[in-house]
Amino acid sequence: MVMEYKNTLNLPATQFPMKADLLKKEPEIQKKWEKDVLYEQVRKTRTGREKYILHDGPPYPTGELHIGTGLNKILKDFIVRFHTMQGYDAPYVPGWDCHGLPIEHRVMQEVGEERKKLTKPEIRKKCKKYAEKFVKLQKAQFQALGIMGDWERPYLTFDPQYEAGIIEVFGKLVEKGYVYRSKKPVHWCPNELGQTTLAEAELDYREETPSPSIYVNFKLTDPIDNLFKGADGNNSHIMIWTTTPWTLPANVAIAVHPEHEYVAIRYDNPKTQKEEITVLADKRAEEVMSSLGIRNYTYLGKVQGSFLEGKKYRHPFMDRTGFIVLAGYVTLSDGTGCVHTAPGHGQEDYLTGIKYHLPMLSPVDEKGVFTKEAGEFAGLNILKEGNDSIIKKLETVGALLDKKEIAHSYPHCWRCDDPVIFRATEQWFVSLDYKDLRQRVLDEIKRTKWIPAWGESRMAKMVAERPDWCISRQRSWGVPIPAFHCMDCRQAHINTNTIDSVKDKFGKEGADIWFYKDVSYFLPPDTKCTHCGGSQFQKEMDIFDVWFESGSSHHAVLHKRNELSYPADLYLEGTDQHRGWFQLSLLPSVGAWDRAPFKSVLTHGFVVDEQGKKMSKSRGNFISVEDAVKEFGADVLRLWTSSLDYQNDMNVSRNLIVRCSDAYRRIRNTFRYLLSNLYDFDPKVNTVSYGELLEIDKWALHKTQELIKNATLGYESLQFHRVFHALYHFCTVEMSAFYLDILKDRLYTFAKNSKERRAAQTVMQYILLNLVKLSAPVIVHTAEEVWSAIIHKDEATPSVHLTTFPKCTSAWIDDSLNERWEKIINIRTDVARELEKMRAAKLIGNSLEASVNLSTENEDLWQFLKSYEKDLPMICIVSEVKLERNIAPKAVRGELIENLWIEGNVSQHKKCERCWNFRETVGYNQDHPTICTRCVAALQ
RNA sequence: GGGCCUAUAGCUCAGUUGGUUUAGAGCAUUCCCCUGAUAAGGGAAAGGUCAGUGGUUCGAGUCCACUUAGGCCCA
Repeated sequence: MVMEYKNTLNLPATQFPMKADLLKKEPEIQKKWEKDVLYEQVRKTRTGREKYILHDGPPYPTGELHIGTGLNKILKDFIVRFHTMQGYDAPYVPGWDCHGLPIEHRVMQEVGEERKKLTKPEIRKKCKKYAEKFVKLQKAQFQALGIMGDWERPYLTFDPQYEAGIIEVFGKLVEKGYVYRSKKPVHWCPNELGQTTLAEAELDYREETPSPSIYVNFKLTDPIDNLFKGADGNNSHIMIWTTTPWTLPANVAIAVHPEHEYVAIRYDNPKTQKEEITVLADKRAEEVMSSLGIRNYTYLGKVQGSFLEGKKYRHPFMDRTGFIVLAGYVTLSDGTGCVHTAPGHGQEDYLTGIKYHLPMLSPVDEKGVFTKEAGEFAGLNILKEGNDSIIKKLETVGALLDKKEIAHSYPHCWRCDDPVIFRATEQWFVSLDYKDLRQRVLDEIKRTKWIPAWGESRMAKMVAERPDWCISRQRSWGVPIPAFHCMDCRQAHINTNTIDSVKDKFGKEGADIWFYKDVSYFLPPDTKCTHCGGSQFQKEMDIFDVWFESGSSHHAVLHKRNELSYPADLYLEGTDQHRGWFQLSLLPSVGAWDRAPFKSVLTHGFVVDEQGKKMSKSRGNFISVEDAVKEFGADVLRLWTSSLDYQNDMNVSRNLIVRCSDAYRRIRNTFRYLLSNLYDFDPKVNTVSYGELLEIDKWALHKTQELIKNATLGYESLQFHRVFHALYHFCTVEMSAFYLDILKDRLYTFAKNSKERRAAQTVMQYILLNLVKLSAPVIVHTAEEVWSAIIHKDEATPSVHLTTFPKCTSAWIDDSLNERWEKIINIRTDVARELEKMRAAKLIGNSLEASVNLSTENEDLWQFLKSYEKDLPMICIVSEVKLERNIAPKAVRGELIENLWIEGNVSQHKKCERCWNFRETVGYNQDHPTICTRCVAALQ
């Protein structure tokens, strides 16, 4: 008998599985998208619509994808998909930064010892193969994440067309006059096999490398007695300390810290037996004097370093005067606080040199031998006899105070293991101050929208303080700088004609051609040197800084591809790119086209582990995209990504993602429940009009409007965690715990075609359609799976990703209704607390076993309760709610509703076998003695 | 060492221009219920000196300074 009545219920039914099985299902869905050419279909449906361009920053195709890189792509995908569903034409062209040292370096490591014998074209071939391999691998992983974009035609910086684009940007900068050639110190390997510059990554810092350590006095030629009392006469010095005596011939300045304090000291020089005065940092004085073995000395006063600026001194052995400069990098951890400065031999010295317009001397040739410029030391190998000769010379002229040998960390060449040197060589630069470029870039920074806003000041400060951009590199894997050198006078030969001719050849044949063809292939035969009239030329062998390549994407991609446009609406990368891609796209774009390549720039934080520590392979907390997708599935990963406030750093661990899979299940089950109750609902036939809905149904529609509003606002403001919380809260709190729970009785026990049941289904159908669209940009696969499970759709498209976002129906927003229901929910919560007490007392199990009495002295509340008298049992999911004017002695005061008194009782009625409510009417009908009259009616 | 940023319950987030007696949600935890969403669903409870210290103010999670921890970029 019981089973019989159960069969008369309208229980949920669906094929939509509870278990997601994402690992199996996602690839199937992706395959279908690929087969249906979904990306192209989306493009077609958006043809002619307003464009929204998110320009992809290209990752290096090296190794497996870091979860942070995946996260970046997922965030981009949210934005592209949201704008697409808002009706924009939002094409997304992913890219890869295929050239550059990171790749060359890895390839060389793989090759091993053989690398020394490889020619440039051979190296390039291997690099290309490597890059291609990882582009393919990474592409597959991005696609596995469900990123939508033009994966058939991504942009690759080694495509001939792209390479031509780089040359065009360069040509424009040359034409406008920003490009110049000058010397700059670089790490140089003087080994016979090497004789090349080395990048930071190619240096091997060896601890305990022995070096000479010398203290040297430089004789001051400007008086200092106005600063230090008693430091008169012509016997004053300034003392430096260095471990590279060979750089002293290039000394042109001595740097002191502007804020540290400096003292003058009078002492007897133990070497010369003469009384001398010397200047050094106060905090170093005692230690230096004791290490020099000088016990008797007197202080002649103390001044801030800034007062020393400009004081001249005589070089101890070169025919030259230098002067004191200020530099913030001077430290007091060792030395004398006065730093020997040779702009041709050090990075910091170089920057100081630029600041003070110091000459950049580098009297060292490519083999590490002093040149003529070094005077009497010419011909000596700097690291061998060079150092010794200079020390000896210093001793002879009485400038040497002490010499020792120390062991410290010193860079060595990763290939030949020899110590490297710092040596100035000719490089190519983009000037920042020519034609006010720096200021114009700063103006563009101001015009750009930075999210978060502090990005603007960070960027502006970096641009304001940066030196000219050195765009040349002495490497193999990159785009050659299209310049020529006259073999007679060594001058560079470069103009728009030669650049154009090279550009055409690169565009057709790729930049590799530079390494295969003779110079005559690129230059017209009658070309003459503009300096000396010479007609013999050599090709430039330097390549572009890889940042110049990716920084040209605004031209090589945005300008060149029809579906895109310049400037982009948005660039979105990690905060490290303020110095990287953002800045180095901005410079050429403003230089060449007088405006920023982006209208707005959004940055996200970095991925750190559960403890907030940096993620790295060596720490063992590294997570790759591949691992994460294989373990959790893309949609869980995407949902998790959406839940984070990405502007801060993001904590990642397996543990934390696991927690998010619970949220995924919850949302999935909400979909499943909605689907399972709509199996017999045809909107065309069964829809109930708004006016005929129950009030709680109207409440649900009101809440859905709030959801649409909040989710859309979250997407628009790019705060996806707000979208996540809105969706999740809606599914759990509003739907699962309240509306859907209450609806069960109506859905299951009312007659199939009753207005009440159809009303509930009308609302559920509406919620389902809206929920699936609002969540589609995040859980792309699940939304698609749900879409295909929906029997009656409001848009006849095969994919949810071809639909548009829902809009609010303002007629369904009813704030006073919502207010009333907030009160009702509070009443319900107060009642639930009483029911819980009854459960604890073992009086009831199921809440339908209870009958509740409500009473109040408050007239407003009484009227309010009266107006909902009929609905209260349904709302509280109890069998009976009785309103009493008198407060029963055992009634308990409500916690959320003032003046509400609640008394829970065990229902005295019989349980209806069909709807499980305890009703007085059970047994009224003799044909159905075990069910209530409502159920009897439902059976008719 | 310098510039920029972050810091609210175990986790993910709210907290409107400083102002309503006990700082809010959800998840996780613990306990309970249901067995007609069932490897589901419902309820209740517990959980925070808002990183720390000092200051401004009638009043500070909210403003200021410093400290600590961490991140990004430099050096």
